[in-house]
Amino acid sequence: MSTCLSEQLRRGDLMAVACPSREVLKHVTSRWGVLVLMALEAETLRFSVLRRRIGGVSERMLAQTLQWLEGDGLVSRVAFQVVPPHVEYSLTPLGREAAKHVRALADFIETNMPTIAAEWTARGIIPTPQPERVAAE
Amino acid sequence: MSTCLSEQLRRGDLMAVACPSREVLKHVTSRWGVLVLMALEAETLRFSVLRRRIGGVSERMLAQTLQWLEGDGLVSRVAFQVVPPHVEYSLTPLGREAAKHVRALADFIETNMPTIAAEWTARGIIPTPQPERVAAE
DNA sequence: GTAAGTACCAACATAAATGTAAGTATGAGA
DNA sequence: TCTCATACTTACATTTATGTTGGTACTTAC
Repeated sequence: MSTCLSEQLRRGDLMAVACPSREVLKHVTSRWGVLVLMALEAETLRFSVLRRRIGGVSERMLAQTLQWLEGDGLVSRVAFQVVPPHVEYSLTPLGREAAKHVRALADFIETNMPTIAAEWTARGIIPTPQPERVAAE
Repeated sequence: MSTCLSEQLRRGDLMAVACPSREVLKHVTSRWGVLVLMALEAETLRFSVLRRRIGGVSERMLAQTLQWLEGDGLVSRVAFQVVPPHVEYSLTPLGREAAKHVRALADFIETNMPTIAAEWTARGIIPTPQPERVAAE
């Protein structure tokens, strides 16, 4: 009854408390992780372009998220030694796989948003009461 | 160039800063949301059983997560008026769809965990340095 | 000469998520 | 009688996630 990978050998088990796979899930499903994967699935992008594409990310968080995903081997970073700096981010094969799943989920949500919104109003739930703080320009 | 649903009509756009679909994504991809959906995809479960099945959730968070998902119309709650309390949680058709995508992602992560772990060690990344606080019994 | 763009990092501050402990009502079983 | 189990909730404490600001080094455009 193995619960999780013990020596970098077995597959992860997300239901297990201490399984490192939960760390990966955290990166991938983090607030910006999902959006980064989706954006990079479409095309290779530079840092600042990526930032403009994803509404509301701060530089700090985008950098952080990219580092997580790079560390997990989902994103690859290529820096050109020029001035001003030029860095391109893209998905690794593994990242492309991850992105497929993430996008499927995102598509599902976007598509069914009207249904869910109706559910909310039916239950008297107010969506995002506070206009949600927006990252400064 | 519609960016998001304006009057509960259009599909959501996760790239847009203020789109309510981001709220749904937050619920579904929350730390416990993913695991709840997966657990309920397999079978209808009572609160306490569900809690035992998902390693590390606190009662508070499980209740919270279930309420989010119920509010989004992904989970249905059936309470039997008996003592001690007996409440069954299951997925709605919409929830079952969501769960499929979530499970696909989870499967991907669990399967490729060895690869990712190798990537970590190659980069000198220490997975979950602190043994990660565990919810008390 | 001056402002702007690039891809960040570090220090600091705050908001959000999550955990802990205690409480509720009641019936069953020891 | 006493404890346990159930499905929660509330108040409080803490951790984690995220945002803000300012700086870097250099070049091109104005």
